[in-house]
Amino acid sequence: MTETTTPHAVSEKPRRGRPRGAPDASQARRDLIRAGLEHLTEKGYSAVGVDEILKAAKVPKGSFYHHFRSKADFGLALIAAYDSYFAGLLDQAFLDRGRSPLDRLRHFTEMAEAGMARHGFRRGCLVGNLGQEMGALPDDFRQALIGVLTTWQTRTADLFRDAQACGQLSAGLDPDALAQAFWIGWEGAILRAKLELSPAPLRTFTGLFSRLFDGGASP
Amino acid sequence: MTETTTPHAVSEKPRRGRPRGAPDASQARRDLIRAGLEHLTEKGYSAVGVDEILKAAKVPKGSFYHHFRSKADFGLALIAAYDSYFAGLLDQAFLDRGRSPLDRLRHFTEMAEAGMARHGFRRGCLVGNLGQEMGALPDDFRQALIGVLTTWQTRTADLFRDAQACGQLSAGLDPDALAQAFWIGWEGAILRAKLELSPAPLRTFTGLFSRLFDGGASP
DNA sequence: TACTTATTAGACCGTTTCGTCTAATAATTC
DNA sequence: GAATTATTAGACGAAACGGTCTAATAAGTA
Repeated sequence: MTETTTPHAVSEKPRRGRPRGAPDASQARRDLIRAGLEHLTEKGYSAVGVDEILKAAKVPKGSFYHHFRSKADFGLALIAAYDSYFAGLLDQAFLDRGRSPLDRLRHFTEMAEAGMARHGFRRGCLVGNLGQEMGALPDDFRQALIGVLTTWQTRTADLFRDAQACGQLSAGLDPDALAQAFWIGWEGAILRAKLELSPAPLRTFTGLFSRLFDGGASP
Repeated sequence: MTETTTPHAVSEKPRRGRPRGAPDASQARRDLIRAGLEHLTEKGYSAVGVDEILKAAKVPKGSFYHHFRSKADFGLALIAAYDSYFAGLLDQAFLDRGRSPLDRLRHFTEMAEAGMARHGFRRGCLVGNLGQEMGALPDDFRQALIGVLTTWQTRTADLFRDAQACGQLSAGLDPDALAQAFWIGWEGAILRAKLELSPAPLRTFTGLFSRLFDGGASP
């Protein structure tokens, strides 16, 4: 209580000693996240050990447990990082004013396929991977993963609404249901592409999904 | 070479000592497979230890490594067991002569949903689970998993062909592509149902998938 | 400079991992 | 019964697991 009177406890001003850097300014932390994403998108959470990530990131264990409370905490950080990385991807595709709404979606799937091809179709979607492992994961993961998927779906539903406004998509289809179905199927396609090490499943799915637009029913 | 002249080496007749029982007659082996399926459909391969399965099956370690060469060998046996279990399910739904082809498919998805509901949507599809973990699995798993999926797809494509013969499905749709898309999406739906602990994703997917039939385009 | 805190560094710990090993028991044939 | 092989039983081992610990170093403030 002999402090410099900071009653609201919101921000202690007179800090002493070395100031802590912004979380994302730490090179070690960034290296860990990057290595973590690479490994987890390929092999999942349970199959990847902390030491394996340390070695890949060339960061000692002390740093890891300085920046993250536990492996689980690290996993949640990876989800957050993946989420914001993906937000950029979606921006790039969905905000492209030079394309029609449905063409933007197709552009997204093409970018995603190119991304998978870049790694020989060995890396999948972090969200899909962790979702499948959910039975072995700490409970906080569930809401985190659902939240990310919900974000993606919301943006996609908006895109479908734009398509309807353009007259590009039948007004009889429910944009929200369509968006949910898209992400359900798309995650399935990624899983399958990873299994077969081939882009074929991605194409099969998008090919058939787009028939919903063309032949669209009325009610 | 002083044997009882068995030149073709196909079946050594004069065996001595205790005869080895049929592989599937062993109670221990069956218990291991059952416990293994329960655990792996819920948590995956990497997250489940051999000891955990031994404890659940109440079988000692000696028996495990008598019946299976390794954990990986056990995993392949699980895939085979799951495959034949699933063959029965498909027979039940797809050979039902009291229903129209497309109604048989709907019946299958309903049975599958009921099956998931029975375990609180905590258990998924073994093939989907292992497919996602493929990056961390021995190489033999890949062909085994692809093979199982191919079997399912072939049967489903046949069902779609029946539907076309009945005039229930537009002849403009490719049964093989449709079958592949179905299993891609269905696996995605199971993954999502497991994540959300809810049947909703299964319904969303089947609901939208069946619109391909109704509104179906020509070529 | 002296002090204080952030961050790095990796040795170390207890537990769990998959798999091996020896011994006991069971089910046959001779 | 004797011999032979299948199967059960679980103690044990080496390596990997997530996580803790102490010490060293870096980066600031007073």
